[in-house]
Amino acid sequence: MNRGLAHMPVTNHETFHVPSPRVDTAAAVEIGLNAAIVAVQHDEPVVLIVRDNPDDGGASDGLPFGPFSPLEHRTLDIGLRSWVSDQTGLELGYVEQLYTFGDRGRHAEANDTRPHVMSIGYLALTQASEIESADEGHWRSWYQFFPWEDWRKGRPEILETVIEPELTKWANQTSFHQNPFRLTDRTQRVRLCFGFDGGTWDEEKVLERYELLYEAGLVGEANRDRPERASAPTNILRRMGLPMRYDHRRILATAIGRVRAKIKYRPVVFELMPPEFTLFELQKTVEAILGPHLHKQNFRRLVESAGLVEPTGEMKTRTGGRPAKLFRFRREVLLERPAPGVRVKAVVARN
Amino acid sequence: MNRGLAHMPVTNHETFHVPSPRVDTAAAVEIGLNAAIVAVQHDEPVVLIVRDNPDDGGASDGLPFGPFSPLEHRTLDIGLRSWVSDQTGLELGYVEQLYTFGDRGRHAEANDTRPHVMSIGYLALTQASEIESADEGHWRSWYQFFPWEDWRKGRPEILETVIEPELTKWANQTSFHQNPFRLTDRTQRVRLCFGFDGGTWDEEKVLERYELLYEAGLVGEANRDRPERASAPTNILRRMGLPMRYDHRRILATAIGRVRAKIKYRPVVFELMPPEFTLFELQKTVEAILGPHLHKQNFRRLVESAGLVEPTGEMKTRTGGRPAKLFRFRREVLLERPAPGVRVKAVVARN
DNA sequence: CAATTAATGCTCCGAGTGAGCATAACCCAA
DNA sequence: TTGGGTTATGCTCACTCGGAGCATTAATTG
Repeated sequence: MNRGLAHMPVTNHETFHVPSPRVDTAAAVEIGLNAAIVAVQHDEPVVLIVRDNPDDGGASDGLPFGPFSPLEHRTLDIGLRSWVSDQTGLELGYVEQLYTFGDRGRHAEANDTRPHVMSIGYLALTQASEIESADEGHWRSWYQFFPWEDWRKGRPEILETVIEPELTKWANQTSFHQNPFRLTDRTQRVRLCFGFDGGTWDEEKVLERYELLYEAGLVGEANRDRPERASAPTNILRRMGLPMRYDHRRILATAIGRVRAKIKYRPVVFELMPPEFTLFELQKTVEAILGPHLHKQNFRRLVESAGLVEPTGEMKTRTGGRPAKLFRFRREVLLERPAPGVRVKAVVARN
Repeated sequence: MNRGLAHMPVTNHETFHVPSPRVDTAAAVEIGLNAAIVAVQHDEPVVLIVRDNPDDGGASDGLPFGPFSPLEHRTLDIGLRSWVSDQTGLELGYVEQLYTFGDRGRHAEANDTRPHVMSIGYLALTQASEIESADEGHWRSWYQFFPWEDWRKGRPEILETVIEPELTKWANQTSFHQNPFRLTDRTQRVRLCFGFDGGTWDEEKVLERYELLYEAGLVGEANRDRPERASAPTNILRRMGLPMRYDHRRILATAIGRVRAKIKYRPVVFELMPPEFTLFELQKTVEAILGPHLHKQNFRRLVESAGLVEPTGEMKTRTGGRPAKLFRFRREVLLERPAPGVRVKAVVARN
């Protein structure tokens, strides 16, 4: 499922070719593959964006996507790599399937002639150095789409100024509660997702937060998809990150959540790093992904004692201070530990 | 994505209905949904099996599966629940998407008239008490399909007697190695998956192990799908668990791995438990899922101090010894902790 | 040369966890 | 009725890991 460097070739994911069951009553649908292609450049997590023909009510940014044709490509993976290479010139390394969304066709009527499309979201990680080779598309910080997820400079103020009041308003629109918490269903969900009043912020719940905001009409896509319902006024929507075409922002949210989770138990950070790096560069990359800032000395101890890296023997001088030892990813760790990763805690950082 | 009791309604996963992009060059395929419906009865993890018309070379066991028709059902989830209810009478609670496999159609030739089928695997958890209501199908221990995964009575002997020698033989069929470990690629993968000679057994790598065995021709399905390649002799295949139709055993492997991982950071065990239970019953259920046996006193301390359960005040007398306090799942934990689960260690248990 | 900025080494402390010991309270069979 | 078997439950102790901070080293810059 991936060819990245940080993952051992545990399996080739060799193709299974088994007899097909008969699925008689299913209507045929088409398969679209969407890729969230992620890199970190200048300590900023970026994602590859395409923005041709803005046919979708204002949102011109989208993830690269392409069709999957089972006749042409044996597996979904291969199909993905193929059109990504064609479209962008990028040869993907690490690739991971995220989720299959089938709810594109809700508005389908009996007389709807458009084919039904099912979208399979993928996550791909690339090194910043390969970034130049992207022919089409350009890179954008993923926090432009999710400003409330950027905790690197402390708690994002948009949470106070916009999200908390708006969601509170939304939650209070319902009054029934049938749960053991004596809170409305909506209030609970808001608290769980955003950790208001005493709850904890779980940086992995990116998708849950986005879907909640969508449901509350606080992101542009909600307005686009359901103009009949009340959405937040435009001046608020404008502050809630850039919208994307189709359901691409949802897929990107899934991708961010997945990377944030995975970085803790698989050495996927190294997919984003050059072959040699200082420990501080590594830390910056982890922070770009996760958000909060980490304790420097403890981070060193963590990655070194976990055996994730080994010194190359070289030094890097232009650090701005004392020269730093260069390190490289230590592949052997995959043979030693069942789940090697940067096991950093979910930092509360409520400043 | 689920309606189970242990998960907070973080989001309704309200339907997104966005405009469909044009996917012109894709061939239409049909969507099949497969469900691994899991319960624990009498301390045994069981999965719902259907076994009508054994049209598939010997393997008569299969997972329940049904088509997805976007015209009928808004989301994949809803479609799944619908036909599961029709087929088996079960109303699913907790449901989770696993993976989408697209490599059904490799043997497709230009003149192949069968439609291409893509299979989306799902995991569902049910309580043992609801088991009677399954009209069709019957329940089978999942370890019948994966005997090497059952570590509850110590290291399964099939690892010594069959798997290790056969995989060693298979690994030695190649000699090239171009990696920093001085081992062949195959040798590394075998060691990583099965933890031979000093490696650790990671109970979550269920899928990786199955796929490796498939590739090595050590499971019946390999023989079925690729009769042209050499597989292990029948007397060995017979000991390697029951084969299943299509790629259902692969989906079940994915499901087992997912439950084993998820149980540690989400309170999904309680989906498998009755409303009230003793701590030992809870422990037995966790062990049924994970394999190795846990330290009883520490397990108590773990679940109690994590706030996962609360005493009901009742006692259960027929325990075989001293009466035990009854507990129930403490839902409030979801509001308190970001990732509540039975955080048991991967026990090495190499006896 | 002094100030600034990083890199790196080391310590201290407290929470969490693995492993046992010990006791309590039921059932059953002799 | 009593003792053995079995399970429940309380508690201790040692050890590890992770969070936080102090101190020192070594480059750059003005």
